[in-house]
Amino acid sequence: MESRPTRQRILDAAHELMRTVGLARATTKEIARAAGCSEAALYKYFSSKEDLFISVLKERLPRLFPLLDDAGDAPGGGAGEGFAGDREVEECLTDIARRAARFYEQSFPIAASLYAEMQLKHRHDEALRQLGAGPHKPIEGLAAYLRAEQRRGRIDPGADPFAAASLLLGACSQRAYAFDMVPEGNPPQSLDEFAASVVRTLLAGIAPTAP
Amino acid sequence: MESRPTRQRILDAAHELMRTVGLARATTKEIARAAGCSEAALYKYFSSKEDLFISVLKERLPRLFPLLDDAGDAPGGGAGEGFAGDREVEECLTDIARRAARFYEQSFPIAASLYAEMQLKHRHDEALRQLGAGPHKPIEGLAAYLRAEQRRGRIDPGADPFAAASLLLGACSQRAYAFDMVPEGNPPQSLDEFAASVVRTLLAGIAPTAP
DNA sequence: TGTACATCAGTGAACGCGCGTTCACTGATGTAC
DNA sequence: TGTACATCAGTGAACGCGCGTTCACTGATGTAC
Repeated sequence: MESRPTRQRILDAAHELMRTVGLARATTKEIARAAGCSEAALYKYFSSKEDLFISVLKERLPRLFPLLDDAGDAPGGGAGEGFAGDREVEECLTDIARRAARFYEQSFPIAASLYAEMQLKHRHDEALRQLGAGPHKPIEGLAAYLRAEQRRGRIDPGADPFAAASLLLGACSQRAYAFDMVPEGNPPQSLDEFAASVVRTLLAGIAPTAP
Repeated sequence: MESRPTRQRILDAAHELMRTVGLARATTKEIARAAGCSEAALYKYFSSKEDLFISVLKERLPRLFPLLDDAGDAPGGGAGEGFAGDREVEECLTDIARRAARFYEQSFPIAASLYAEMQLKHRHDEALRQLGAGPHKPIEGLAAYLRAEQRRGRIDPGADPFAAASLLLGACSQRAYAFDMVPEGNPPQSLDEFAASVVRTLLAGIAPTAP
């Protein structure tokens, strides 16, 4: 019945426990029990509990940055080439906002819990740095996309792409934690409504139109 | 030389250790050492380690919501009365952004680490709920302020105040963690530059002005 | 003023529990001849 | 086909360490008479 390889079951179990009870209470005993194996088996696949956690972060947490590539940012240096240029900017940004919100929803609780183990966080930060990844990358990637759209005349030439990217992705990440303590723990809007409204607001601005 | 009351020194020490080594590694032994007292003394002032942590959260973490009151939102029901109406909206929002960014800088690392101890987080969430506080409150408070400005004609009547508040405070909170893994761990802009640029961008929008 | 007692902040040393980790082992599967 | 051996995934039971917590205690300060 349990046909999934043991290593995968261990990673799944650890991931699940990190989300539900938290990093600090995810013990080797509980992980082994949830994975349906002995504690000793953990050490056949991972050199230590810290190594197991690092592997969960590497192999189970989603990446956001490549998703932005799909949406318009060219990989490797010259940003702005080869994107799906026929789509409206608003549509494209809404898509990015939806994906970003989903990404933060999934990764935020576990990424946040690293603040409880700064040593582990630093090890993870180092790993991300060597991958060229990190929480600032999506902001920079989105800013690059916006600059490309500026060149095409579809974004105001006077706009600040970095500030705009900070606003949009900031809103998406904050959504992941700002509403999980209200009863039922859900945001007041659906993800689609949220994405559409923040993008519309970012595009139009909120200053009065005619003075 | 150490004239501060023991209880305060314990809270300071716990707070400091939670920030530097993380919640999970802030042991009673280390806290006592940093506070300059015995471990047993901790239990004269706090019934358990968890009680100590809850007290740090209650008595050492800053609150953001009241700061928004200063900036224009009226306390107690009818939002929008009695604010410093002579200040420009942009100036006012920039002030809010600065304060919010500072607030998240200080509180984010510790608040985030609660995700590693979900039991502790739930206890803290419950306490916040009874205080009428919580991470969604600043968003709602800022939205109320923006609605008040809409009534005064200083914000576009078609704007979505909740979306705008999500964008601005989202950007401020994301700044607190998105840049702490780059070498030196500092954001690319000063806090003042950051606040000014996001507010300017939010007010003006990024869509092209003349088609 | 001296004496006997009460109060109180804080301590040193120990306790037991739960944790991550290791060790010698087992039983199933594959392979050589 | 049978036999002897190698490999390999996984285990049960134990280990020692560090943790949060408690206990009987101390020494200083205050108070009654």
